[in-house]
Amino acid sequence: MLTKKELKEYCIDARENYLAHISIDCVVFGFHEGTMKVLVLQMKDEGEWYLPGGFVLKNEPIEMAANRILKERTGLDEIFLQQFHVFGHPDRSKEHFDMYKDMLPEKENWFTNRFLTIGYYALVDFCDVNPAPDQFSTSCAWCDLNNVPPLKLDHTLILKTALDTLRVHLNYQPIGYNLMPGEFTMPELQKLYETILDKKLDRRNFQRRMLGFGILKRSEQLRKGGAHKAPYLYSFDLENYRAALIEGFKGSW
Amino acid sequence: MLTKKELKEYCIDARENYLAHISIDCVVFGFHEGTMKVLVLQMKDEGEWYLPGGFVLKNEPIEMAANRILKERTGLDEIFLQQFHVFGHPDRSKEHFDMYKDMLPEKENWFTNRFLTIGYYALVDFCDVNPAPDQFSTSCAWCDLNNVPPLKLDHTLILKTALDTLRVHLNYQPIGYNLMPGEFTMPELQKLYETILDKKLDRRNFQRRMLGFGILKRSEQLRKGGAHKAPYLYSFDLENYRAALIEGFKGSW
DNA sequence: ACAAAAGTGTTTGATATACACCCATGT
DNA sequence: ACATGGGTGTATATCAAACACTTTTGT
Repeated sequence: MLTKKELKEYCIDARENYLAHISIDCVVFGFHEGTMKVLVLQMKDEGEWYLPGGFVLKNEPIEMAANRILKERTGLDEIFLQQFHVFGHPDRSKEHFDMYKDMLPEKENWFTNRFLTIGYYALVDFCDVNPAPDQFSTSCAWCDLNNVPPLKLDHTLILKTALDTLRVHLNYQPIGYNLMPGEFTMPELQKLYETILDKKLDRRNFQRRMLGFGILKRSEQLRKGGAHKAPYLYSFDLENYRAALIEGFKGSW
Repeated sequence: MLTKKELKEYCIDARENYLAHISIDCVVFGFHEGTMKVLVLQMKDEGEWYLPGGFVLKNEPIEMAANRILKERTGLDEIFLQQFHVFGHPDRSKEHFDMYKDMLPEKENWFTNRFLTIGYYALVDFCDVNPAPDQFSTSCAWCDLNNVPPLKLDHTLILKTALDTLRVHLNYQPIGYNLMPGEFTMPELQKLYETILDKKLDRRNFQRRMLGFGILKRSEQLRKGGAHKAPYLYSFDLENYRAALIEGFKGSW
């Protein structure tokens, strides 16, 4: 826990450098060994969990702020980020960092301000991430998506909204390039879809549809070493992938 | 144009009551006589056009702020509102109200602040709206969607983004209840879809698909008076409509 | 009677679903 | 040899697109 002196310094610094009343919270999705993971932080002392987040510098574009925040938590540059919602109910900050609530008079205390938070979700390659805690947390770690502890504030809602948005996006955007390693097998990719959607898909139909999108390249190589028949390795065709990101998949009408 | 005194009063009032650095801009869509309309305001003196917008009271939920702002411009309560994006580049406010830029020192001037703006789009029944200007505008009026003048700031981008979002939503949500009068004919509803999508649709396929959604009730009545064969009148089945809003239409996977 | 708008229906192709068969590999 | 996972193929249903015919109404 921060001392009163540290808190005071933080608040002065924050007021000087950050936009008031605005924060950013990120839901970082990773995929590893067949399960979806989310990056969470654990608070000092209290031990409560929360999503990686931060503030926007006074002259910084918000996308850049989200990138900066995530670079600090993951070590990664150029993360795939998608803004998905602003959470702006005044009550949402009520219990925010309440452990620091009484340490400073309200006028000086950055954390008793009201904050609107801009939600971003990020898709990253699990293996590339080096989780690093921030100054309020003891640890930053991956957590199984279907086993997330209760989160501080409205972070549980933010996570749920991010996941819902991701599921919708799945229907008209290619997803996977940012979550999968460079090479992967079709069953591995299917597992990704299955964990995001939380339901089983038909192996053969999945493959036909996926190939139909035209965003995959099949390698000559096979994934050797596993038991059973060796599956083909695929990678994304970046040109078509990017085009599909812009165009979208279907959309009927 | 506001006098220096008026401006000063406005700024003091704003700083006291509104959250700093946050604004709301609304794209209000209406539908009338076969064309889409957007609500725009015209600035005093300069004559430039911009979207209806405003700020968030210090203890007000953002949805409520959007509703309040639109109530002032349209006279309507309970508007269908959809948050769609935050525009947060620092340069976006550069030319904001620059006519007022030099009238007050920067520290006192609310309008030289940087603002992130939360974009909402609204769908309203054209006939219910009573357009009312705000204190910076001489007029508030409907404008043909395919004939919108250049807008101040990034409002042209905001409008375009709203329209793109609406088009996407069309694919997995029912749209129409908020834009159409209580009773309407199938060709009228089709015209709405055609103007939003900016393309012609097949009469017969449109009808089949629309009815397939199960959100329409056909009245016994016909629309009399027009030339040619009298079309049936329809209204939305609110129960199914709301269910479809939550469920969404398809979504494959 | 006829032009124009509206209601209804059919044919066709594409896409999704459900399922069956074969192949490769480690035990 | 066999269980398991993976590659490939086919029949069927469902849905979208294209198109034709009939009905009503005002002139």
